Amino acid sequence: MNAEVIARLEAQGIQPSAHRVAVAEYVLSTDEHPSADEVWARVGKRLLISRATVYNTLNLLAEKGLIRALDLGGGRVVFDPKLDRHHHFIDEQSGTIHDVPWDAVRVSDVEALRPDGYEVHEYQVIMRGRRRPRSAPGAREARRR
Amino acid sequence: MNAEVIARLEAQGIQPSAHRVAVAEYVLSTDEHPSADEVWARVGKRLLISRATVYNTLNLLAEKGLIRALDLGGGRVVFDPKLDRHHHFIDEQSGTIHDVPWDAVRVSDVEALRPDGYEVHEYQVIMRGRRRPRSAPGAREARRR
DNA sequence: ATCGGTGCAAATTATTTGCATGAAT
DNA sequence: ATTCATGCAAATAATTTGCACCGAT
Repeated sequence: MNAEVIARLEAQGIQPSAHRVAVAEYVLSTDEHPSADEVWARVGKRLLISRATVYNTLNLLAEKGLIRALDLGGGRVVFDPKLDRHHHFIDEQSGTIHDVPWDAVRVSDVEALRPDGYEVHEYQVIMRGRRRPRSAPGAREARRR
Repeated sequence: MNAEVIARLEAQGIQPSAHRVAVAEYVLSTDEHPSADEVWARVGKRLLISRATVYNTLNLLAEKGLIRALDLGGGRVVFDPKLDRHHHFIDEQSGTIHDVPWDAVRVSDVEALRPDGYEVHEYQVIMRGRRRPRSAPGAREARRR
């Protein structure tokens, strides 16, 4: 139910209006890494809501630390309710973004490789790839390489 | 000289017009990771050139593999003449992008951490941070580690 | 005459902002 | 009344596209 969502909004001093709750309910529970426009399309099915309100609400949630705004390229910002550190894998064909557990990767001594005079605030591995060509029964495909 | 630049363009079947050579001369030799608009500002100082031509030329160079188009976030695409694999460090205040040598980082078994059914085409570590707060004049600090 | 390259303006897409309305206090 | 949230339209910003022009074959 949205009782918990409302509680989380209020905990950050955000007034839980119907629109905000609708946006938060979706974006706090998805693992689809939706863009603002995708959130609008989704939430707009059940509620009259303008893009501006969606953008404003998402930015507000991100400001308050309830979600993270990610710019992984592709010319759009996506939103992620997972607050713990993790890496990302991007399907180059569909644009789908998958989470990759933080401890699946070991990056050697980040401090040693940063440019001199700088301190690292955050880092992540971004992987791009495609769905592995699966040989479907009967379907024959032109394999590349 | 631009003789070498012209040769490289021709090697890819690109007609070395004055405009294209001007753009290529700059973008092939910089390590500033300029955006299209920055290239336009720079090249436009010596030559009358439209944004469209700059965009078209950069896209052409990227298509032909002479440069790489990077979308590291920040809502703009930047161009990089370094074709070998490397990582990036982004200064969060200035937006400046630094290259980080590929072998400075060791990422453990990328194949093992990719989502199932996918193959990794490329990956890199993206770091964000800021210039290290410089201690007040006179104060010494321990560097290195 | 033809063709590729260019400038310019218009179109697109993602996002932000200004403003007037409207609900809740 | 005052405040805060919202819808809508206009404003930005980055980038692409359509088209007419122009110089070299």
